[in-house]
Amino acid sequence: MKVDIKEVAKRSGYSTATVSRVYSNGEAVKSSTKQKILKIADELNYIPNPIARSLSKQSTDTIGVILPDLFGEFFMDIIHGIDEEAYKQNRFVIVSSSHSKRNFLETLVEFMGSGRVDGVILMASQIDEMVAKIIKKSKRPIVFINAGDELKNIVNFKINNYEGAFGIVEHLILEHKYKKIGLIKGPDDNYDAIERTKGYYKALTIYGHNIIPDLILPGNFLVEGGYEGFKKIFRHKQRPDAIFIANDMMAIGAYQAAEEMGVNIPGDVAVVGFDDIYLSQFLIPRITTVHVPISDLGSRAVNYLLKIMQSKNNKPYVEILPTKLVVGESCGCKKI
Amino acid sequence: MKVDIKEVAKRSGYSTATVSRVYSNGEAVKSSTKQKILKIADELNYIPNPIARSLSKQSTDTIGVILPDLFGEFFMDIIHGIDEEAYKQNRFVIVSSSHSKRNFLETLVEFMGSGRVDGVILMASQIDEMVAKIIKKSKRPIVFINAGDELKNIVNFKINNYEGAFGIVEHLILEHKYKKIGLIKGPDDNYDAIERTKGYYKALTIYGHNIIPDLILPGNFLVEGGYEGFKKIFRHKQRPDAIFIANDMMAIGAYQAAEEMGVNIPGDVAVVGFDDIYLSQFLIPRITTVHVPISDLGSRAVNYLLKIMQSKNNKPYVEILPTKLVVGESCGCKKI
DNA sequence: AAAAAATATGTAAACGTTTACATTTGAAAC
DNA sequence: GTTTCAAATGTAAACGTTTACATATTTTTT
Repeated sequence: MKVDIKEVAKRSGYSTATVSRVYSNGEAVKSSTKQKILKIADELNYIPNPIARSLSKQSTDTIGVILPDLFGEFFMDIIHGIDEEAYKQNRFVIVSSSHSKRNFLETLVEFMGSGRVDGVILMASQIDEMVAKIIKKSKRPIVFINAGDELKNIVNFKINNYEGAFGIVEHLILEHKYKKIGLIKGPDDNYDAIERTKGYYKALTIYGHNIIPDLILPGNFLVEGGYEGFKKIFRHKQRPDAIFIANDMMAIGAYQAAEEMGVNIPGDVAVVGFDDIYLSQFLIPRITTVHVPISDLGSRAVNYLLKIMQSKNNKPYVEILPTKLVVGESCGCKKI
Repeated sequence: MKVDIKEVAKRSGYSTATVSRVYSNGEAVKSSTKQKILKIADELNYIPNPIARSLSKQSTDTIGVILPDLFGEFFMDIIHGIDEEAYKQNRFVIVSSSHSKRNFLETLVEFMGSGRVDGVILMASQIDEMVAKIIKKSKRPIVFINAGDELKNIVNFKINNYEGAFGIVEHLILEHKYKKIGLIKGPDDNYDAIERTKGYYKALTIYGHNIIPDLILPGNFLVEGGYEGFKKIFRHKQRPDAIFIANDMMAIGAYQAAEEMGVNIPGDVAVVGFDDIYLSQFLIPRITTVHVPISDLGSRAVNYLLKIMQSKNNKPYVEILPTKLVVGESCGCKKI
């Protein structure tokens, strides 16, 4: 049997308005009537219809999340952080991965333009004018995660890749006095990767090291990339003392290559990574890497998004979360 | 400026009904009018409001997913599979983790009873009468993932833990002739764990091996659990030839313990795991384990859920997805 | 060319809430 | 016992669609 607010109103002898008020807290309704209505509602198994409510209030209690992919540890952590905060603030979360560029834009339009969600959290690899246009058109707030500098005047939460990379390379230089420090880069079109490369350059430069182009190899953030990169860098006449590998996945590949080649880490060469992924703690020797607060990124983004929605503030805002050096033994430090 | 269907209707000179028909495919509308309306709509930047549509059609294009947690590879894979299939079928996905028992029930009620979603996919550790009651009350379809046998007459997609465990232990017995095969179990209240233990017993029994209680240790599916379990099993006078560790996470712990103790795998003892998690491929020696099609579990559940929704069929149905033995070197097999 | 059938469009009532505004009720003040 | 004010409740118009049913238009059949 269908039971709606009218039914509850009729049976309880009150109007729909009063019943409605019972369910929207803070409204003036005598406590005795509230009890009566709640009792009837309970008997009838009445649950307010959120869709109708959304239509009337012009707001769903839902935020939309668009991620480039739903695969791997990184995105799991993001979602985890988002879910955690959304739950605390009583919001539902619709997640969607990009699947394809076309779908990505469609989803963005749907989320931004249609009222299915109250706000959007967006993480995307390619943010172009198309995206800019969609955002401009919409009045719904949007918070970016890890967006680059293509778009100005946005709200963006990101990781301090630059400082993180600088710091870990600095560690190699200051603590260990390595002279020839190689780099296995991430993809050239990846914002994180670019920033990490910049940090590497900066550290070398600031401490007066030469940049040796032969020791800088392309990579792809995948295990194989690290594997190939490590092999290649070792075939070169100028052997590096240390290698900064732009993420831990590639570092895993490098470990495999080292094992195969009989190269000892850190005896023959020091290796450091980036990301501090879950797997990292199981590498032997424990890899020295940079911890990035990914889950935080998600929860803070949600938190800020909800803040925007309340205050109707739409000022640009960028928050750059700090990273943290995690010292293992792969850099040459001793276990304590 | 607010632009709704009425605005488009007015400007185009047609009625709202015709405009609506343009957007609900399959309806009879002359192609010339369709063009005209679409043109106006485009100029006005009109996007049909999905909330209003949902209210009218009494169906959102959304499915709800409730998971016990949003952490770790397992759930990532599930979500991945769900998202993939939902995308193919043009559905949105609301995800929610349980957070707490109380919230779990609230979410379930909200999803099942209120019309926020059209159907639910539920994975939960504790499925009790409370859950049964909620489900009974609702007319919305629900598909379980990995539910135990507590509830009868449900739609349930699960992994064949029993066969998987049986198969891998059988491998140890038939291929390697191990006699004393130990077990590090999962949590006692975990359905998967229980099934895996059963498979282990079955294999030993069927091939006439004694069950040696001292070689059966409790575990918790966590790295430390495997670490502790391995150390303990080795302190015992009866050393096992081989150990079946109920999941790969614990196997990682066991590898660590072995390393510390100077125990060689598989030279001193063979080790096999379960799950074939992403990390597993990086263990040296490659671990022999059981692959479980987790992502499939998600996509099939969604697929079936949508099928139910169309056909209004609500027959109980259980699908048990097969696992697959992944042979590495940790069991004593040679690399090929 | 009229009748019949098929196609295209319009009218208006749902869908289930919220909420501005109006009204009633009850208590406090005089 | 009025008057005044606050608190509680009611009325009815949104919110933006879809769709059964009715009507108008076009095509096919005769």
